[in-house]
Amino acid sequence: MASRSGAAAVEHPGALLRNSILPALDVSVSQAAKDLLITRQTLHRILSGQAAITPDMAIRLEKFCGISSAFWLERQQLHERQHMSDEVRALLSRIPSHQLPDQILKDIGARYV
Amino acid sequence: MASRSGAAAVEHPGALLRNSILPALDVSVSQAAKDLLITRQTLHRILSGQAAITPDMAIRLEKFCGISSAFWLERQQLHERQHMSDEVRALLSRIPSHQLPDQILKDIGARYV
DNA sequence: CCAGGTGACACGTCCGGCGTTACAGCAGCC
DNA sequence: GGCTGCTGTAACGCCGGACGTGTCACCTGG
Repeated sequence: MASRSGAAAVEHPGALLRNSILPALDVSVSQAAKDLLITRQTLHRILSGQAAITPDMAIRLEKFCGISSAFWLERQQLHERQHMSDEVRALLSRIPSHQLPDQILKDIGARYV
Repeated sequence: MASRSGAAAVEHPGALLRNSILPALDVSVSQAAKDLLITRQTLHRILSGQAAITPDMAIRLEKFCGISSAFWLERQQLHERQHMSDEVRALLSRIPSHQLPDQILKDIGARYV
């Protein structure tokens, strides 16, 4: 596989919904769509990974099943970063790296890379 | 103010770039735009909060200043969630809450809300 | 047989990020 | 004074992605 380092590949967030959440709640796709106040097709796109978890959807899911919107969005972004396009990867090599003082990193509470 | 609970309001991620990162690196806006391989105007939109930190930009910023893309994206989403539209807020009250078994929550490693 | 849930596709709309171009202000420097 | 570079702001257009609507086919249970 083409993935890197240690982190295992993560399924798209929609798969989590379909395979774990909905069965656990015993809620059908159609019913979940009604609950979320979206169309069945929109939910289907999410479940199949054709559409991303938008901030809007994440908030709805938080209300729907109690899992925080932050979790859904982080999962979504993790997935997106793993599927970074080759074009972006090519760009990266042309972007210079600057060194930030440790004090600044501490101030903003950023993670090191 | 209209914000909720304990978390203090967070400035948009662009402000962090303008006020902390760029000065610390002693890099001008124009130069940073060149480094990031984007136009000065695009960077300006980000700095002024008119445009969001996209996954693409987050990855560039990670290469540029060493702050992880996850940090940038989390900041961005935090900001978006704080500025949730009233329409979405109104929708939430109409979305039913389902209770997820603790075992499922543990399995997926989700945060509780 | 028929109703409901489901997966899939096409079409159109809307919105947001981005590039391009253009203008104005302001510093510094010859 | 004129030139150059950095900056903020605005308007235009392109493009992709999310969403709704409509439609079709499949399957299963009553």
